[in-house]
Amino acid sequence: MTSSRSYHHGDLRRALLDAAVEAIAESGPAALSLRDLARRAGVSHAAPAHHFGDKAGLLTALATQGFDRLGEALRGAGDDFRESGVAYVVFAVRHRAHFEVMFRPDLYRADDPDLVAARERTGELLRGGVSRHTGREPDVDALAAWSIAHGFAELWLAGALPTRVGADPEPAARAVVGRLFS
Amino acid sequence: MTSSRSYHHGDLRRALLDAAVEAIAESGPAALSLRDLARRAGVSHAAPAHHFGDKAGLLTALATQGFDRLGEALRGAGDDFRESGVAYVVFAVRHRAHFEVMFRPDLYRADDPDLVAARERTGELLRGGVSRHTGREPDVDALAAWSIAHGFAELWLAGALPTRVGADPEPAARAVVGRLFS
DNA sequence: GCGGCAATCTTGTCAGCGACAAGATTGGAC
DNA sequence: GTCCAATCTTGTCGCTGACAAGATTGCCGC
Repeated sequence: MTSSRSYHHGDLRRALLDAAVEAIAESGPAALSLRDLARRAGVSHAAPAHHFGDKAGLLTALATQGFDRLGEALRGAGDDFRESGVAYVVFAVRHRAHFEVMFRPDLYRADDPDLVAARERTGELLRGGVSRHTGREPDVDALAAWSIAHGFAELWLAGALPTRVGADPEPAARAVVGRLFS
Repeated sequence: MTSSRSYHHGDLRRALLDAAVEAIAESGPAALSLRDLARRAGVSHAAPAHHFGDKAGLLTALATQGFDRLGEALRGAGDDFRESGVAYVVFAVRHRAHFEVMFRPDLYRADDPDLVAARERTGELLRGGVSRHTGREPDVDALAAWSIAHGFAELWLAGALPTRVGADPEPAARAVVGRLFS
């Protein structure tokens, strides 16, 4: 990172994305402001426009990054179906900001080539991992597995779950996801 | 409905909520503007403030309405577990605007008394309906059922599902939800 | 009927935001 | 060493949410 008083920031694009993650984690994607990100990064209010065009452009980049990182997390979970589901939930909770943007296509440009590619890669991974596990009707099985992991993650993030589920999502996620194909 | 040129609107609160549903269905909750709603209802830009205080107040009312209507939809589905899940998904798709607000507590006041009451009522209904169906470990079963229906609905609304699932969510939802406890 | 009151709606204003335009600064290619 | 393109700044505009103050009207008691 270069000196803070230099005219050129050095790595503003990354700094803005990091600041966006921080801001979204604090107040949700709805309250995100480009000018606030610029302040956090110590640049002028118009600097973000050069790297992302507009707000949707920044969120497109964030969603793309999210799909890529979700892919890594799923690969790290191995072939086991249940662990993939748990990894999906853990990713959503640990990378809340990314996750909250990824599945709100009204916030970004869903037809952006880079984003489409990242989403396809991770989607294929998701579908393949499940249909490899069970023999018959892979489509419905994959959809069911994706749905249950995604639903649990969304409900957890929304704070909709009863408090007795506990503070750690992982054991609850393992139990819930395990109910499939049992 | 009173004459459009009268000083008092007559039923502005309802008109604004209806307009909000329309606007959110068109462009998502992020693009919602109180001034746009006022224009749609034919009143001045400051009129909404009297009924809802601020934007969060309006969305709180919309979410409350949504939880109540989801409760009605679930009651209409009867005691059958699978049909409850399908009804949940159908509600999400048919009342997209309400659903999209209900599970985004960062958009409204989640501690509002009326909202909390409506959410509790529907939540109890959701949990009770499922644990009545299966005998053992009702908590995990209820959570799994809620998760799979909620996840499928969210993925459908986000446009994340492969196109071959089809244009009608109901048969796909029935198949996916049916995978639980099978 | 009618006086007054409270609910409802209007006009006016302010700061913050996203987007755009035009200019300043700088690193690097040649 | 010069020039160019990438990067960042300053300035501006219309839109938005929120607040303040005033206008209109339905309604209740008498």
